[in-house]
Amino acid sequence: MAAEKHEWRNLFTLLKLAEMGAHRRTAKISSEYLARKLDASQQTASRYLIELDNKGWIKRTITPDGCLIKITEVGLKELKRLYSNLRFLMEAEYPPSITLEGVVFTGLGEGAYYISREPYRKQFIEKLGFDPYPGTLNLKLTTDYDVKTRSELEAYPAIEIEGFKNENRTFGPVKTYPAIIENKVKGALVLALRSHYDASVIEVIASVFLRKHLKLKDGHKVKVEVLTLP
Amino acid sequence: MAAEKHEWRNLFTLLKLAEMGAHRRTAKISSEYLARKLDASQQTASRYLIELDNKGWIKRTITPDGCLIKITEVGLKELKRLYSNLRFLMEAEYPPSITLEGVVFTGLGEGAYYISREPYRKQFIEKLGFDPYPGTLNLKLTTDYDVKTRSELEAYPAIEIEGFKNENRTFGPVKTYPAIIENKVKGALVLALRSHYDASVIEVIASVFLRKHLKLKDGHKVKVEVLTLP
DNA sequence: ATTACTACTAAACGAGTAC
DNA sequence: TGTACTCGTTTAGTAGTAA
Repeated sequence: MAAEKHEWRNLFTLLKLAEMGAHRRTAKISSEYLARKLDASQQTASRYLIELDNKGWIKRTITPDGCLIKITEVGLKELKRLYSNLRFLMEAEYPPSITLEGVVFTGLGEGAYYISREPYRKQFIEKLGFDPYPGTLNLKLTTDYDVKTRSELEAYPAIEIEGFKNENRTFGPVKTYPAIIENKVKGALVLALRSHYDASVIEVIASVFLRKHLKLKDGHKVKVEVLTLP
Repeated sequence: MAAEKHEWRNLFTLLKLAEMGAHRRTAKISSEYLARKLDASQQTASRYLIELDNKGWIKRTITPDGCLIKITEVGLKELKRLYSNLRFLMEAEYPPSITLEGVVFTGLGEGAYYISREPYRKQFIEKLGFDPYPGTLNLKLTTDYDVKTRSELEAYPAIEIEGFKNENRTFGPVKTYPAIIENKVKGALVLALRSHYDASVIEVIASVFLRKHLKLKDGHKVKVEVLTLP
């Protein structure tokens, strides 16, 4: 994420300069004055200004009694990025994603049956954007943290798959969340597909056969990054 | 402004933690994981976490496979402060204040006459909040920068003092801006009180006799921080 | 007044490693 | 796996000062 080391020090300096109006107009700011604002020495402030100038974040004109400083478009963009980052964080109701970790185990094989029911499958394709491999990867959550996280997740807005009934029985509604498995495969977390398992179990689907694709065996730890919806 | 040195490094770390959702919920974040996000070593990330913990910005629970981290109310407040700072900067149309510098000179002494006209005086008290000393401090702007800044200022919203007429003549409207003179005295900048002087001259008023109060003599440099209106 | 160089000091970093 | 200590190395910070 951070393009360069200590970019944030530059960002912070830029923020201070903006507080002096340098994002809107050319402001006369001496390195000594900036130094006081930064709680650093004049020399350090001077170095920072040189750094910012070299990065192209500010435009400097040195005069006998101070620098005329204006934050460039590039610099302003950096500040705006920080701003929208913060705005997103402070105003979003939920974190952008939460991560669950569980251990692979073999279920009763019913996953395939449910996943491949046509009314479900059609909705998976429509609402999740992929045609699910007929089968689920069962993960047993091993820590209190993961179980707690899973239960918090239930309060988050989900992609709702509607239930249906055929001549024989009723299939309940299902809550799904887009997810990334092992930082590699796009798929989805499926909650309450069946009630066989308790709150310490999650089921994951994807367009591929996850066990094979990720070379998973029973007992392997798997990380699932669940994406919450805006 | 900065309460402590390098507080911004802590702030930045806090921001990264928030990006992992730690501002809304307890998140499991290993120092190694944080280190990657910060582009630093695991040891450094660990140190940062200890610092944040000591500051009371986060609550940490160390478990065998990672830290459970939640940003505290105190930490969240810091992030919010940064956020509102930025919001103010990015969304305000004008910088909060701009600084002019000029050299004291003696005018024709008409300032006193204008300032003490009762309809003006009444409005100064009402709109600026002080009873002006009958006289103005004349400042000659010496650099191009200051002249340019002064002219930019004219576009900013001002406190408008209405003109009036008496039996003899007409007194024009006047634009004033609250100002702080030499970082010490609250007063106001007065533009276009008369047309005698060109754009390189400003006039300053205050409730006190500025020349005496600040021990000013002709030729002294004076700094005027002009406060722009929200 | 300024800026910013050089030379030095202080602090932060991270490799190795204990737990 | 984790965290976090020590300690040698690197980097940042500042005093003095020239321009």
